[in-house]
Amino acid sequence: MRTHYCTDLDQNSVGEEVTLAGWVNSYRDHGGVIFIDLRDKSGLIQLVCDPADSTDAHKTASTVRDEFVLIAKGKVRLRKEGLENPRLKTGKIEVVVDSLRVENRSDPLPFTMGDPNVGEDIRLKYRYLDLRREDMFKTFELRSKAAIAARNLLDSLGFLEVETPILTKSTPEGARDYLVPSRVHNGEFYALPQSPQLFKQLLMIGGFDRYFQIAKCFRDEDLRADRQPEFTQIDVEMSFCTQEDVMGVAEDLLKAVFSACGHEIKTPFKRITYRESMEKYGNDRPDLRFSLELSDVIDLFENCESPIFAQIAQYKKLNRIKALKVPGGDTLFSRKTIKELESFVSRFGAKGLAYIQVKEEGLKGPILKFLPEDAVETMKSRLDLQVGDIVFFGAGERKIVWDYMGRLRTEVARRLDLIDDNRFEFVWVIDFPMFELEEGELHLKALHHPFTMPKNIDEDDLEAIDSMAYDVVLNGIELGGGSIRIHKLDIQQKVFKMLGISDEEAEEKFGFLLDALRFGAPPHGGFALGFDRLMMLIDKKESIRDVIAFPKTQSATCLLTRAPGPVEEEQLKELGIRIRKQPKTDASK
RNA sequence: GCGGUGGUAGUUCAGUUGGUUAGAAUACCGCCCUGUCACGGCGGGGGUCGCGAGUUCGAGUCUCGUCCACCGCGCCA
Repeated sequence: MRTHYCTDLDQNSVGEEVTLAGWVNSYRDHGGVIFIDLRDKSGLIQLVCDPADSTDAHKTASTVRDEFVLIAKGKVRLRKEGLENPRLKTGKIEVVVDSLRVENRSDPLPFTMGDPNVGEDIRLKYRYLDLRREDMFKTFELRSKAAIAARNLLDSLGFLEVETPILTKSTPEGARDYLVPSRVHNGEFYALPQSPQLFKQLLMIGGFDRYFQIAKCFRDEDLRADRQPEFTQIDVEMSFCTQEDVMGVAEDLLKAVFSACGHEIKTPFKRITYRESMEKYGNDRPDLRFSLELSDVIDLFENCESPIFAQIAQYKKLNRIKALKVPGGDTLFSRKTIKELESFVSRFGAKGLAYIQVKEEGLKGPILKFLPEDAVETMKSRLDLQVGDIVFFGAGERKIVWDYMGRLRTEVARRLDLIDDNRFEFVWVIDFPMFELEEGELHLKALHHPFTMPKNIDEDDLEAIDSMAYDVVLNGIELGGGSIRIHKLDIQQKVFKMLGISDEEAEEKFGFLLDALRFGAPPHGGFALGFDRLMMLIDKKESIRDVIAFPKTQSATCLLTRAPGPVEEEQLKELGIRIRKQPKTDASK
C-alpha cells in the first residue's frame, strides 16, 4: 500500500512520487490550502492539499478529522525558506498530495492523545489509542529488542527454548494460584504456573542440559506499581553447573540485554551475603546507588540506664539496635522533617525514632543521658561523627528493626536527593538461609523454594543452614534470582520433612518430581529474571503497567475487556460449578 | 482486608463561608480564512458535579455509606 514510512523521506527524496499511509495527527484548514500532519509508527510528515494541485484531494482533505486513516499519494517537495519546521524530523520537506483516500474515519477521541495529564484509567480503557503514541511505540520496540537479545545470547550459549504447560498443577512458590476448572474432571482444577520451576528441572532430568523460556507466570496476589498478576520472566536452567556458572550466564544475559537497549554495564556484579545485606541495608534487595549504611550499636547499650534499651541489648541474637548516620543531616533536616520520618517508620512497626544531633558544642539528644561516657565515645569514633550529622536509632526485634531502618535509609536518600536515576547498580545477594522460622520455633518456611540445595543440611541449628540461592538486585529492586536445585532424592525428602510436608502430601503434590529424582537426575540449577520489571527499570518508567501492552488495574481487572466477567449458566453447568454468592452489582461500571 | 490521595462538560481543570442560570481551556458542530505546523477569527451545542442516603429553607461544597482509579501496608519474589 505504501512506498515509504513518513520519516524515511528527507531532502534526498525531493521530487519523488510517494504513497504514504497512516493517521491524521492534526490538520490545519486555511479555507484554501489544507495541511495535514500524517503519522505512522516512524513519525510525522506534513501533507499539503492545495486546490491548485488537485481539487479532489483538497475536497477530501476538508472532511478529514483527527485519527482518520489516510492513504496519500503525492510528490515530495522542499519547503520554502522560512517555512521549515525544525521540530519535525521531516520539517524541511512536505508532500504535495495529488490523490487522497480516507481509508477509515474516526469518532472524536475520548481523550487528548499525548496529553500527559490524562488519567490512566481512560487510557487503559482505550489502550489501542494510547499505544499510538510515539513514546509507547518506543517502549515496546525496546522491549522487543531486549527479548530478542536475550534469545540470541542464550541461543549462542547452547540454551534450548522450550515451552512448558500453562494448564498445570500448583507449584508451591508460596503465592496463591489462579485456578482453572476442569470440564472433563468436574470438581478438579488446573493451576496456572507461578513459574515453570518444576518443568525446567524435569527438562534437565530429560537431558536437555540447557533450557530457557520467556515464560508467562501467574500469581493471584494483590498488585503494586511493580507487580501484575500475570507477568513475564526470562527463565533459565542448566545442568552440571556450579553456582558460579549460573551467575555468570545471568550476568552475560543482562549485559546483552542492556547493550541491546543502549547501556553498557560492567560485570561481574558486586556480591553481598544475605546476612550482611540485612545488617547493612535492612533488606535483601539493597539499593547501592547511595551509601548510608546501617551500623550495629547494640553492644553500646548493654550498660544503658534506659531499661527499654538495656533490655533489648540483652538478647543480641534476635534483637538489634541499629544506627543510621546521615552526614550533614542535622543541618538538612528541620524538626518537622524529623517528625515526618518518625511517623514514616511508625507505619512499619517502629515504637519511636530516637536520634542524636552532632552540634558544635557536642552531642545532643535525649538518649545520651542513659549512655555511659565510654559508650558515647565509642559511638563517636565507630560512626565517625562530624558536626552537622544526625544519627537515627532503631531498637527492637531484629526483623522489625531491619525493615523500618532499611526503609528509613531509602526514605532519607530520597528526601536528600542522593539517588542518581541514571545509574544501574547491580548486586548479587548470596548465601540465603535455607529456612525461615515462622511465628516461634515450630514452623519452618523455605526462604527460596523447597527444591533449593542446602549447603550444610546436617547442621543442628536450622537457622544456620544456608542454601545455594542467589538473587540479582538492581537499584533496590529484585530483578530475579535462582538456585542450585536438589538432585538427590534423599536430600529432597529430608527437606520436605523439615518443612513439615508429610510423605503423603509430598507424594500427592510432587510425586512426579520425586519419581524423576530416582532416575539419574543430573546436578542442575538456574535462575529467572522478571522481564517486565527489567524493562521498567531500563526504560525508566514509574510503573510496570507502562511496559505491558494490556495491563491490569490494581484490582486485577482489565478496563479494556472488562475482564473478569460473568459467564453463561451453561458454561458453569458443564464445569459442575455453582456460584454461592451473587457477584457484586456493576451499576457503577 | 487496612491506610492515604483523587473522582465536576468527551478530556484537563477552576468552582470562595452552604446561596441566583456550575465556569475556563481544549475537543466537537456551523460559518469565514491559500503557508500553517498547538494555525487563526466569529458563533453554537454539550453537565445525573461517580453513585445512594442524610443534615439544611437551600448541597458540587457538610455527614455517612458505597463504587472506581492510583500510591502504600498486609499478601507476594
